Amino acid sequence: MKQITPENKVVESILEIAWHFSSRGINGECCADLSLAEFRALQTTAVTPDCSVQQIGKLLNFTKSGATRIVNRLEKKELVTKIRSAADGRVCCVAPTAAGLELYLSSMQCTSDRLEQALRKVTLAEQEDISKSLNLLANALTSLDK
Amino acid sequence: MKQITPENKVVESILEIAWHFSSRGINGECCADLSLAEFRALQTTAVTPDCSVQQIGKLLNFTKSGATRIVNRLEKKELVTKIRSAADGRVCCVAPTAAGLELYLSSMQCTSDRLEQALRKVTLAEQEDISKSLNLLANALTSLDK
DNA sequence: AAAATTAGTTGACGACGGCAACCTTTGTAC
DNA sequence: GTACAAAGGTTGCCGTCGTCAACTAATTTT
Repeated sequence: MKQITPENKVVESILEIAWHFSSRGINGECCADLSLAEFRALQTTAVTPDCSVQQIGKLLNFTKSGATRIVNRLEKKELVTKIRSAADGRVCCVAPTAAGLELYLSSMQCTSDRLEQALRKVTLAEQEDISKSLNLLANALTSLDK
Repeated sequence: MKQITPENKVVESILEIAWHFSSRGINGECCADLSLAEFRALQTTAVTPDCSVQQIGKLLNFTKSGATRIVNRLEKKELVTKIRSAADGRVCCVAPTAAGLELYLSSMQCTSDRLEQALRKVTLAEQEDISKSLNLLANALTSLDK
């Protein structure tokens, strides 16, 4: 039987963090009534120019039908618009509406506040460390799946 | 309209990391056919002595019916056992089976390997930093909801 | 011009949890 | 001791979510 290694401790921490910022830890509190997936899709449209439906699916690891459905939900809530590309009639360009952008930014702020509250007990230097480390790890993970 | 602040950058990183270790980033690759929720429930039974059904719900932020259902799924897969407490006939004690414990540990190992692979490009000192920081943050978040 | 490819949609389906009503066991009051 | 409240757990019903496979439409290849 395997033992719990120090590396596993890191994994435990990550899972804990992931859980706190998953739908189960966040939902309703900040993101209006968006699921984490919807929020990330909204975020993707906000930071990706000429964002297609499948682009979202690819970045968030959804099938194309899943991507369609998530975009449709956001569209119904009037947080994004979906319009046929003039350049290629097959493609739909998804972009956030003003309300969508607003919601995205305010949700980020709200989550940021929650984070700040959690970090109230650690020193500024440690906060710096955490900030740097998280950045590093996020980048490492992103570059992992090319 | 709000601007993206440095703090929001941290939040972005966390969301990115959370996503990578959520069901969508992990599923099937390591955790057999367990969802992240199921995996965390299994983990909870593994580290909590005399773990009741509602204990799982409380720790993972489920309702009691949700907790029942997740435990039932794990039980059907023969990863946990659920037996009436002798001390209190209302309570069910949930404990991992040998197979459950095995799966839990091997999944941790697999996730750990994925993490290690991601961190291959950063220095050892940075790895140390990341490890410490994640620990700190995880603890801060856990103590947040008392 | 026909065939193949690509983007997106839709119907059927299964997994997932919440809500409310319910049963059972335990604790409390009289 | 019997009645009532409280607590742990389960179940029926339901809505959400995302996949699969089959489909349409637009574009590219041959």
